[in-house]
Amino acid sequence: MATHSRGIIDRAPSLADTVAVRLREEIVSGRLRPGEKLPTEQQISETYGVSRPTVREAIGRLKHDGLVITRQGAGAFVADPGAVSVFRLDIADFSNREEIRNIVELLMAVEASATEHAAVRRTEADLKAIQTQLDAMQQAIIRGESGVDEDLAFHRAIIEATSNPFFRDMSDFLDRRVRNFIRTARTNTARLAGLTDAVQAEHQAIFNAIERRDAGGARNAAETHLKNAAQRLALYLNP
Amino acid sequence: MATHSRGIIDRAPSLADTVAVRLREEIVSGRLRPGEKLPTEQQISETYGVSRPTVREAIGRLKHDGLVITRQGAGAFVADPGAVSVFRLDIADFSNREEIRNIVELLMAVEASATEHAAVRRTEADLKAIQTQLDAMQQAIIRGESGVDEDLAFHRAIIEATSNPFFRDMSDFLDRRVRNFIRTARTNTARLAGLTDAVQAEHQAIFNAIERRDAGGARNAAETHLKNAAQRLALYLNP
DNA sequence: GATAACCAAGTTGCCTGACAAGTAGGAAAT
DNA sequence: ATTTCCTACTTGTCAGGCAACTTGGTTATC
Repeated sequence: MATHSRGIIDRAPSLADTVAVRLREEIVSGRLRPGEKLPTEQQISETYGVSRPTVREAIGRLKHDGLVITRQGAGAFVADPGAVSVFRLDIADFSNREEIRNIVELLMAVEASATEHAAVRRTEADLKAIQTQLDAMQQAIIRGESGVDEDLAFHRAIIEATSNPFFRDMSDFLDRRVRNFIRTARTNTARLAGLTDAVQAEHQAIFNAIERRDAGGARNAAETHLKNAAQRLALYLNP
Repeated sequence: MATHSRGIIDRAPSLADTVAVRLREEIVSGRLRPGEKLPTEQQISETYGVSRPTVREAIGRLKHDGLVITRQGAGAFVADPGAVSVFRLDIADFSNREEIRNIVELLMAVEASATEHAAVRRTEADLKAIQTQLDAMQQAIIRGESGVDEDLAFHRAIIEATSNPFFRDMSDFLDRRVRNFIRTARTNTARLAGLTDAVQAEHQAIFNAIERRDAGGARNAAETHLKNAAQRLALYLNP
């Protein structure tokens, strides 16, 4: 977790990045206590041998993440951990098997709960939107396509029905990330053939539970669907 | 969600902040497509009437959030959404009732799943650590204290047993945030008296399920505990 | 004419130096 | 002793400039 990768492409970290990382360490490690004043930009620039604008950029990052607060004329101070209002989910290397497993676990937790809430709170319009995507998926299967996009749209429609923006944004992010990985990881889509019917059956089960406002049923259906999806994902990784 | 607050204290946003927000809007709204090149720093500085360092700071934020990638000599480009590797959870105003409800929902989803996984994966050392915190909580009750810190430590010990850093970091953040809110929201701790025994019974139930490696039982126990906690939280909000 | 080497314009990364705006603590005046 | 004011310090912002790198066209070579 301490590793700070730049995503897919391993670009050389900028000076501001390295300074930001080291300052961040000072804070999370506790060497700089909450409320304590950071060294002045002048001092930091001297200790790290970089210019003040670079230091400003680094501190700007920490400020953006809510770790420090700056007051013009006074200085920069370590924020109270309880008051930090932003959380960063940093998926560094997607090649790491364990990291994928951890992410999928998180995705399952969020998506299963979201489905459960959707079953309770869905409006008629929500239900109709979900059914539309379900039908689109069916059409894609008939056309012999993989239906990855329709699959994603189906889940999005469900998530939308939770009317909880946190669930929406988060599973949006995780979904996109995982599916993007699948798309690039699998070399032949042929392996998917024959599985689509099973996927669709699981989708239907989820839909039915949401339709009859069965919270527990929706959660169970979503969980089995996700568990199966995780197994299918494992297939791509273990040929 | 579009609103971009600076946390608790409403400080005047810096120029870099406002530029960053507007550029972010250009991207998420889709006016700037993935892969597309952003205007040069020079052009941006002219359109917004700010200096180039300020623009650099703004772009640095977007880069930090994984929304754009810059290539020296080439320019700044909108990142592929599927490749964005960082997710920001931005809890703007904690005074908003609906926002709290949404956050608590997310916390419940994560923590219940984490407890379930902990039951399966816990080591003997994990179990011992959890029990230690359970005992500490008991001692706090005997001493007549609220035991908020011990409560937090108990949950942390469980989360630690999941050995999933994403669960750990996330519930760490949410826990701290919610509990911090409780701490500041309640005016009299007396209202808590008499409830601690009930809380401790729920804790015991969670512990027992984890001890016998009962995944479903652990989830159920955690869910009822969280549901009750949410109700107790509602008490603070609706006197 | 096709290919390769090269060059020049453009862009980001980083620096120095400077001034404005705001803060905090002590000095001076009451 | 209290209040006012001032000065040093710190962050916010700007201007200008050079180095490193990319890109596309131009030129030289075969």
